[in-house]
Amino acid sequence: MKTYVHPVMRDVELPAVMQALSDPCRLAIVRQLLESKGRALACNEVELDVAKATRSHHFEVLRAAGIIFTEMDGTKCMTSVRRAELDKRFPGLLKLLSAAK
Amino acid sequence: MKTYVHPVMRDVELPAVMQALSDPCRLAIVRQLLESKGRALACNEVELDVAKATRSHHFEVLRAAGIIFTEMDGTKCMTSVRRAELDKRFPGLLKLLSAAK
DNA sequence: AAAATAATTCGATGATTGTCGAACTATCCG
DNA sequence: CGGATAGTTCGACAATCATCGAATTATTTT
Repeated sequence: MKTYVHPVMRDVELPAVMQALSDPCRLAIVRQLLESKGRALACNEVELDVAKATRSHHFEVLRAAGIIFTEMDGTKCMTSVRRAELDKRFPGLLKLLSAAK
Repeated sequence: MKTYVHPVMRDVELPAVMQALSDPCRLAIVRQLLESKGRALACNEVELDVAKATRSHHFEVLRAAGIIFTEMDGTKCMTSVRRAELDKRFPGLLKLLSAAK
């Protein structure tokens, strides 16, 4: 079974976070996760108009940037936003994203 | 004399803003401008470790993203952060950037 | 008028990125 | 067991990007 690597939040840098969030697809992912109120979603459950491989890629970028946390559960990869940690490290960031427009 | 084009804030999109701020050089520019407390700085006055052409490029990107406002004054290009407008469009964004780490 | 200053524009180059189909792996279910 | 499901990995490809030196423009200063 695959295990995912997540950076320690202390090592997460703002430019990398910005970079990860600069893609509309990825922003959409994070927003949908935020809307699900803490319940983890399978990659599959997130509505997204790209091929499977691309989808996987975007999740990987968000993961490497420290924004999401992923855990295998059977064949599904359940993922959620690292809400508390991010709020502490970058106060206001998630609120900014939630305020969709 | 050169005149600069600035997007209307209504048309400024979050992914583009994030993209602009995902480069360490540009983040440094914005932070220095924010520190100057509203006083406009010449491009030249901003401390930055890149060639002249690159510097010019980064200012252009920030301008196109709606983050800074530039105005020619003699040979200098005085620039400042579009603070009030940005605070209104993306509340919390600038605060996030100021909280340097 | 000439030199100095401030910044833009123009290629060019190498690196990174988003996208995809195809092949692959691992788990679940009938 | 054997198919279906959920994701990952691997090239490949086109597009975008950061960077630079050199040439250019416009203003200020001497």
